Amino acid sequence: MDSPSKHLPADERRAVTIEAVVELAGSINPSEITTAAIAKHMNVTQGALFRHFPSKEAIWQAVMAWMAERLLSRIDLAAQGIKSPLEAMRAMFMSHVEFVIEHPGVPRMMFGELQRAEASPAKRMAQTLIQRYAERIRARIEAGKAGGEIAADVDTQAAATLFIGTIQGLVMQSMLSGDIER
Amino acid sequence: MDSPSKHLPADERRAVTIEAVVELAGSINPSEITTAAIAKHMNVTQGALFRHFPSKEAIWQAVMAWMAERLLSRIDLAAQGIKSPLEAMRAMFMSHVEFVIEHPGVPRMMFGELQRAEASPAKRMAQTLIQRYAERIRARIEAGKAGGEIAADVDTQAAATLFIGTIQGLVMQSMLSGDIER
DNA sequence: TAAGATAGTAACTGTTTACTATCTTTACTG
DNA sequence: CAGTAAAGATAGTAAACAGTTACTATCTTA
Repeated sequence: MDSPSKHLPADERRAVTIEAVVELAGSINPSEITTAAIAKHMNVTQGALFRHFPSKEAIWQAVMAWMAERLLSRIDLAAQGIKSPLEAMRAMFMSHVEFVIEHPGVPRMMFGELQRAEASPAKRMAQTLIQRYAERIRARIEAGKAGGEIAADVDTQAAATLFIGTIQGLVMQSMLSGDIER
Repeated sequence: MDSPSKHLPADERRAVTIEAVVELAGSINPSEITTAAIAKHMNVTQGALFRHFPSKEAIWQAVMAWMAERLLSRIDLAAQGIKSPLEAMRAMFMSHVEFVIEHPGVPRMMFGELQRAEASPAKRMAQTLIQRYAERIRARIEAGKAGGEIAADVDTQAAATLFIGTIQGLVMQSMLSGDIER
């Protein structure tokens, strides 16, 4: 089934580490994930992690990068080839929801990271992700206005913020119970 | 100006402690607030806190109770005497926003607490607060349907979830920048 | 105004945390 | 197939944490 080998090449070990964190974040508070817990979850001793990452902060940074890359490419793919801006936004919304269902740890990591006071590298990556997301939404809204699908007097910036805010809020709501509501 | 007396009656000291936590939560990640930080912020030694609370968890529980009481009474007051359900909901929304602006630490405590995995008393209080909030919203929506102000085919539960989710999302968004957007 | 009760201090405890130093095992290469 | 470099195990460290303890200062009231 799984490779019986205990020794992994460095890049694979890093990938496994990232996945372990994302998985753990699905069931426990990200700020309570310790390096010991990560190591245990991937059947390795705690000290071994520091062969591949210089610090815990570096692990979190790698996780945020993984999340940003996967989420953005996922919504880009979903919207690809859909002419109607409104339909495209709907597709982006749905693929976002799918992604979150697959990886419940992702929004939890995001929320947790964005709450941090200090401007850590990981937090900056989370903010960048949201900005890039907002850009994509704004572009669709503008396209919708140009094509007459969206009223021209809509404040693009505010509407994009509302779009993202609503997703975040609904995701947060769904995290507090079951999650069939849509 | 302030009382020079260092000795406060127990109930006042508890109140001061709660305020200290809410204030601290406005500028640092709630999960990083230590008992030492709380004590320092209120000019008392760390050990003194445990004269008034049996544990840190008890402090958080008291803070959540304070928040729930203040927020619910605030929105009840705002909606009082407004006949139109839609107008009442708008008033509730605005007073909620006002409350959050006054106490930025409140939503951060809520988000932080709701992310916890364990079913701590404080988390349960946060969930109860949201439930009681949702009840109030649902009642207004039903009233709106009865009065013809809201379409009868609207799913009350889903709409209430959307209302709260949107507020939460927008609050979260505003926490990540300035906050003039409305 | 003295006695008891209440509130606060300072120093300490055991545990947990991220991170490190040293030794051992595995897997690749000439 | 021997030698070696990468990967992991073991066993630490210092700092930070919640909570405790022995003592002291301040209020209250009879």
